[in-house]
Formats: sequence, C-alpha cells, structure tokens
Amino acid sequence: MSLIPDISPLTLNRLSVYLRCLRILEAEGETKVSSGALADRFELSPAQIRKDLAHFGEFGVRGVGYDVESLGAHLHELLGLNAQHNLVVVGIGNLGSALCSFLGFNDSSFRVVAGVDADPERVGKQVGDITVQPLEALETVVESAGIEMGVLTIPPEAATQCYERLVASGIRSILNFAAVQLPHRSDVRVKNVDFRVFLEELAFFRRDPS
Amino acid sequence: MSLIPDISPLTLNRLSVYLRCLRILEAEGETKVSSGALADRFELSPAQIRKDLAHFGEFGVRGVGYDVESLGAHLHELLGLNAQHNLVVVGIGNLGSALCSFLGFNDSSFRVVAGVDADPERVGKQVGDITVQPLEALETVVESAGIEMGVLTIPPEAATQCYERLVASGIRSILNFAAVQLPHRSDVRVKNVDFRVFLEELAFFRRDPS
DNA sequence: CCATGTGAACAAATTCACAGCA
DNA sequence: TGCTGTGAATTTGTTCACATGG
Repeated sequence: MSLIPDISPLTLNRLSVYLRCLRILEAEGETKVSSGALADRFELSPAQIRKDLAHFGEFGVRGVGYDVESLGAHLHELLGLNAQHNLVVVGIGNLGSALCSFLGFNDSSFRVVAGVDADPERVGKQVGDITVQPLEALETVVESAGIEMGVLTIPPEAATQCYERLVASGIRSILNFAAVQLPHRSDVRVKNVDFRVFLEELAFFRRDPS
Repeated sequence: MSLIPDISPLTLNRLSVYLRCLRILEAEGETKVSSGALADRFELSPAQIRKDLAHFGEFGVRGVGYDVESLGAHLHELLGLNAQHNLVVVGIGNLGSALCSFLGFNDSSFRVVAGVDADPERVGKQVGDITVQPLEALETVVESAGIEMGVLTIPPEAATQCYERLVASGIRSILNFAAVQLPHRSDVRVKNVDFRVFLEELAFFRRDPS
C-alpha cells in the first residue's frame, strides 16, 4: 500500500500532533473534520495540514473534509504504530519510573517490558508492570524479551557505555535523556531529549533586553 | 550591550547545544576551539556555527577560533541564564519529582522553589530541596516565592485549569508535559513537550515498508 | 597562514491562491 | 457551494566560497 516518499522530520512530528488531535476529536464524537476546523481548534495551519497529508494519498473528500476515524487509522499505520514496540528503560530513577508508568496504560503501541538499574537498592522494585532488574542483565533481557528500543534515563557518565551495550545487543532505536553526545552510527537512530534546552528556550524570552 | 536581532527557534535551540558543548570542552581543559573542531567533535556544521554566532557580534578571532570560556559566558548571558529563574512544579509524580531533583544540583540558572500536588498523600513529602504543598496553595506560593516559570507535570484533564491558575497568578512562561492544547495567549509562552511524539518518531523508521 | 565573518547561491519549508471535484 | 489537493510564489534556513584581518 503506502509506499512512503521521503518525509522531513518536521512533517513527521506534525503527523504525530495531527494524530493526537484526531484522537481528541474522536473522543468528543466528531466524525468529520476539515483542515480549517482542525487548524482553528489546535492552532495549526490549514494549508500545511493539507500539504502534509497529501504526501501519502488522498485522504480527504472535497467539499467535506476528512473522516476522523479513518484518517486517524491511516496516520496510526503510517507512524508504525500498528506494530507493538517493546522497550527497555535503562535507569529507573524518577524519570525512568515516569516512563514505565506512562507507557503502562498507553494504547499499547509502546510497552516497557523491562527496566534495569545499576543501584542494588532499586533492583526488585515494582514499577508499572515491570520488576527492576540489575544492569548486568541488560543483554539477557533485551534478547529474551524481544526488545527493539532502548530508553536512556541515566546520568551522563554512564550513558555512553549503556548505549554501546544496547547497540551490541541489537537495538537500533534509542531515546536518550542524558546530555551527552553519543557516538554516531549510521544504522542506529538516536533521539536526544534535553530538558535544559526547553528551559533555556523559555529563559531566552525572559532575558533583560539591555 | 547585546541588542538582539530576531532569532529563529532553530538557531536558539542550537545556541543551547553550543553552550553545552563548550561546557564539556571547558571541563576538559580546552581554552580555544574553532568552528571546525566543534563541528567534528559534536557532529555539527562549521558554517552554521559561525552563522549562528555571528548574529550577535564578533566573538571569534580570525586564524585562531573562539575562546571557550568567553564564548560560553556570552551564550550564557544571551540565553538569559545570568538571572536565576524560579520555578514551580505542578504535579509531583515521577516526572515532577525528576525535574525537582534534576534542577537541584544544576548550575543555578533554574531552581525549583516550590512543588504542589492535588494528592494529599504527596503533600508534605520532601523532593529535592522542596516540600510538596497542596494544590490549593498554588497562587500563594507563586506570589510569595517570586516564581516566574511553571512546569505542568499533571494528567491532561487537570492541565488546562492549572494553566489558567498559573497565568492568573502572573506566570508568563510554562513548560507543559501534558498532551493537551492549552489556550493560546499572546503574552504567555508555552513550551510543549510530548514524549509520545519522540517515540513515534523512532517508531516511524521501524515501520514495515509495505 | 588560518579560521572567522559574510554575501551570494542553494535548498527546504511554508503560504498563497485557485483549479477541480463531491 | 465548500473544501481538498497542488503548482507557483514566498519566506526561511543552510551551505558555499572567499575576502578580511589577527
């Protein structure tokens, strides 16, 4: 079906946003929505919505708009959410725990199936659905639980080593919350998330305009 | 001094990244760095580094490069990090707690000075430097502690109401982790962070290319 | 010399505006 | 009529290549 052309990261992230918006409308009982209505409701650009969607076929009906449910289903599939993605969370501090519980009741595209921590105090703890295992078990766990994505929620000093171990275990998709530059590998996709960048963006607009 | 021209969000976020890189080099004892060396080390583009920095004056020395310490200081100031920014965290679950402790030992540009939660079980708990206070105390706390930024780490149902209360208390900068569309106000800056968007970006590149 | 700073060339992304279809 | 889908126009962002100056 959908032979997907090249897609920019900006467009890709907007598709996630659109999907979120559609789910909200769906919960409100809406069945049809136009690009203009979507844009008004969620502060988006109608032309951009249409452009973004048009890359992947003709999902809308002229004069009417889009079917909330079927467009949602299309985006869901397009984003690779039909498959279930098993995750391991490395570092079960507060942030790691937050992700474990967050991805418990989620719509099951993502599921944390294991969590490991270097701290013996934390090993054995129950967080969301999982029991914390020792860091040494990382490779074993990845292989036995069919894990395909790793989440790094550990201090920066430990991040690179854990990254190497995840990659050596066959993981090719990593969400990294540690503020370090992980070594680049063309076959591994890393998504870096740095909270300080978000805060600094807010701080910039509060600076003294001297 | 620095009369700052308009700056794109992309450039702004890169400045944060540059600052992070400079701090690492500083810790390693480097005193000078060229755009090329920075780019090699951190997988950036040398021309872009120069363009980005050149917006704000001539920080480099031709034939030499940039002074790690003084460029760091410039960026620090430029990003509004000389001032201390007091934050309130609304919702002290795992994610809220993570932010409280994360911004404990930080370099003091950002400080969580208060945390509130609707759950009586959590009120009185000690997290990082702060003692959790009841949600009702939100306005009082904001006004008495000189708070200028709010962080929303609460379930989506509660987010809009807390947003309104933060804004009514005078807060104009908000970091929002709840997956809702907060009402737009031209005088309030909201930075939305949605973990699912990050995960879906990774999932997209794992989808079945049918 | 060597690396910055910068205008000019290029590329990407967004918006416009309208043809085409239910 | 009304909204999609889309080429064309515009704006924004990136890269190139070189003149400039320590």
